[in-house]
Amino acid sequence: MNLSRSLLRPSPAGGQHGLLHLVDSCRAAAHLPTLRAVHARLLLLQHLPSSAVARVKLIQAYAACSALPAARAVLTSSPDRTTVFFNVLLRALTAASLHREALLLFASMRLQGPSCSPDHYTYPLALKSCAASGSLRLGVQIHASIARLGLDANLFVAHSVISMYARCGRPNDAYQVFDEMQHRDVVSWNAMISGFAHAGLFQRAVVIFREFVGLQCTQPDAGTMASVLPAMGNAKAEDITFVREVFDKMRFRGLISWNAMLSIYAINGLHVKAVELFVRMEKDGVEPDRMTLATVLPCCGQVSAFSLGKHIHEIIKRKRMCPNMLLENALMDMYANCGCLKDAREVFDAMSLRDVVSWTSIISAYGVRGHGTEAINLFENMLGQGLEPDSIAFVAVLAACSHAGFLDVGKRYFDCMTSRYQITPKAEHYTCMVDLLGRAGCISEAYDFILAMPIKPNERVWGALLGACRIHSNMDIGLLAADSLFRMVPDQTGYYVLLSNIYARAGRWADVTSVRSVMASKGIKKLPGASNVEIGDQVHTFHVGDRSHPQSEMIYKKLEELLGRIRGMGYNPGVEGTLHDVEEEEKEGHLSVHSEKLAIAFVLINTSPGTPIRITMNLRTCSDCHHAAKLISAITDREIILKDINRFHHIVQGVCSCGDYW
DNA sequence: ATAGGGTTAG
Repeated sequence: MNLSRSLLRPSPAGGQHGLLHLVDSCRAAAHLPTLRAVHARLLLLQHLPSSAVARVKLIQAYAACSALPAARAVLTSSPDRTTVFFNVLLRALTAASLHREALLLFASMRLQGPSCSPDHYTYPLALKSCAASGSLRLGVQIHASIARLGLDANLFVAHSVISMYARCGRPNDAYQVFDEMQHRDVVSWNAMISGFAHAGLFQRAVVIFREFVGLQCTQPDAGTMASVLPAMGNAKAEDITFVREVFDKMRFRGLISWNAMLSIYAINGLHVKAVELFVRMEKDGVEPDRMTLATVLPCCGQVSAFSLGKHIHEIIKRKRMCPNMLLENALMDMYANCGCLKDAREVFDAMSLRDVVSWTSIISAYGVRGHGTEAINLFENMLGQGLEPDSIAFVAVLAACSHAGFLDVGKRYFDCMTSRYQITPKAEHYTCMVDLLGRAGCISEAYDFILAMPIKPNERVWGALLGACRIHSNMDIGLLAADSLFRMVPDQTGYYVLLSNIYARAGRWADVTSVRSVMASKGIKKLPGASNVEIGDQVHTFHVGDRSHPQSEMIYKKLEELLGRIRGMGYNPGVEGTLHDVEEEEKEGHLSVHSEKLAIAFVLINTSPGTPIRITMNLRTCSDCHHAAKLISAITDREIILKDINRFHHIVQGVCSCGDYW
């Protein structure tokens, strides 16, 4: 390394000035061996006793090399140490999140005499450690010292007091400090916004954010955007729009502001907005960093934006950002959700380090396709690596069991989650178990399971039971489930449709009609089924009986041809259909133009032989379309990857990964 | 030679 080479050179680099410069270079490069050599040289040349600056620089450089004991040793061996020495070491400790040690060091300053009294640099650091370790009592004491010394007029100090109170669970005390400030700058407001956000007072954070923007005395900055972000989970549409307006009006829009805005869209499920914003960011020539891409990739997966996802993968390769677990995990998630299990697996296999998130991601990718055995193998493999599965890892493996119908294995995992890993099951785990039991036909057991739950069953838990009742035509328990659901979510279309399907199968047409009229009186409409496919980077959407596409005529002709061919292979439209999503009124005519079928015909026309057909839809696919898709995959020799509302159907040569169990 | 607010997954 050239640092070492310049060390061997005599003067001028060997002189004190050159050596100090070298110390800074070691700090920047975090190169400990060279730093030790320079340190030795400084000692040899007797430069250190005379130069406090040199010793402060050494402390910083050792800290940058993560050699904190060495940094501390320099401080201890300096008889003429001053407050600055402590401040620099405190800074190193807080940066390394060693908050207890930082507070011990802070406490030791009192014993050092007046030259080492804490000052306006010291307090923010000490308070940061209080905030991080939740040391409210010490924080209050420090606040008292600050007030006694009159240091609360210093903005840096005041901001750290605000932050300390907010993060120690005292947002009102934080606000009082903020309120009593004589002068405020943008950081004062940011500290208060972030304070409310971290105390969980999201609405107050947004209100004070709006107040700040309304004052128009100071421009919001990247810190403002980042501060309001944690308050924006589950945000109101108008608040998101407001933040976007602020973002658009910012004079300097740095990377952090872009990332915060992207994140706000992402955490609110506005995946399309996030994707659009990212496209604009690229147009504006703003260079994305790891975080930008790790935020946008899951959005690509959610909306199956495969070409953008691949494009982002190219950016990652070009910028040589991997290996990086954050990005690799996000890439896997994107590929898996875009219907490319193979690419997801390639990313997983190429990783040099994997954490629980990586494993969970790949387990879930196999699980939602019905590849239960591989999902379980991966889960066991993860355990074999000594990784502790967490709550979400169990959701993935339980969901895998439920998609594959592995009743006993699923029960075993559910038991071991609590007994062996002491993880308290959440609603998601119960949903998996109800789904697993119910679809396996154990409807009463599933119902008893719900009744015995220690937490209040949510909508999804009852929804899983209702779905199982539809499959197994259990009207009694189905009604109980529907009753709970209608009280919880009176406006959710899907559950009315499920109930009416149950009645239809039992031939109770009067009840079907009454469910319909309830829906009509409440103004609830059936969500129209839609299928999306991507050709190039263009997304095409199809609805039932859609004739709006320019290629409509060709699509219908193709579909007719396909249906004619598969009819000879046992495809009998409408027979199975009524068993699942389709209502009795939907005759063969309707079924044959379901959006999935139109999408399949469209892709067949527009792509070369062998290209996989990837479809994303907003409902569960019906068994008629499922049957048709399997046969079409066989006669056209195409893979069909159908992503429906809760799983993937990966169809190869007439066989679906779901094993027709869904 | 030193300090404040801030974004990262399944």
